[in-house]
Amino acid sequence: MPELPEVEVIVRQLIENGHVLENQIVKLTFFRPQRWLDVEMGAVTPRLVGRRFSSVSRRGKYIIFTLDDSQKLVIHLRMTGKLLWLPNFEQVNSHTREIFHFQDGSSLQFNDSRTLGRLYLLEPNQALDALEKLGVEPVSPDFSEKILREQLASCNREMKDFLMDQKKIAGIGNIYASEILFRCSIHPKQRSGSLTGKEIKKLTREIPAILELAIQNKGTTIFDYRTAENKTGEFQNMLKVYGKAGEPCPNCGAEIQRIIQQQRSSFFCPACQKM
DNA sequence: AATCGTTCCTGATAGC
DNA sequence: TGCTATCAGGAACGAT
Repeated sequence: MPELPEVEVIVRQLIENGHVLENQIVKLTFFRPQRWLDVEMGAVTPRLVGRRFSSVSRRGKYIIFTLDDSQKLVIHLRMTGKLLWLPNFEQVNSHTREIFHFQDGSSLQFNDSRTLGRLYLLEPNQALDALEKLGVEPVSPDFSEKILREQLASCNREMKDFLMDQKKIAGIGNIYASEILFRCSIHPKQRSGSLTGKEIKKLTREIPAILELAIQNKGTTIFDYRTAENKTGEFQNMLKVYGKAGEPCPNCGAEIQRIIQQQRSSFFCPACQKM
């Protein structure tokens, strides 16, 4: 499931590969667009064919392409979405949802087995509400102990729920929420308003540190995630608690527990992460 | 206003 | 073998 690090790796690869930006889009092919396309399909081709992507960036888990006429193409990969660059036009598999054919014969393919991912096409001055409401970027100079303390105090939610709220901090999902809390020795049910100053300091340090480390390791592949080069990440080999219920804690040897919070799995060490 | 529960969606897997 | 049930979770949405 692509979270901030996975989306960041994809965006960096799209920038670096030299084929996606400033390459003219000559054709689009759609598959089951009614499931995942947020705009009327008939409107997309006339607006995109002949255009070029001028830039691509990330905000939270959203991928944002700016076109040479200032339209924006926004993609959210949700659970199983992939964005793959190929040196040819060949459809990757039956889960390909859209192929952007470039003038040089290469293509960008939006692929998503479960069709939960979404694609938006915005007019030059059109805003996407969910994007506007995103909280602070955790891997940026905007992130600080002060802003984290303010966000924590703005509600009194369970910490796992707090970290997953995109309106508080953008980009953290189920995997990194568990990993962050483990490395900060905070129980996932600890209330956000009850953290000590020391715990807030630790979170301020660890949130960007873990996300950066995951970026350096090309993200976490459990099942579906692939980079833009269609390769797996490596950070799954460095996970301490996610998906490890019943295994010994790497710090103390106690058995890692799995609990359900907000209908999602949380993993933690009951000995290291006390309330 | 903030929070909570439900829904979408399909491949993998378990159980009979 | 083939069938059904369950699970995975990000975000939108309706309800509280």
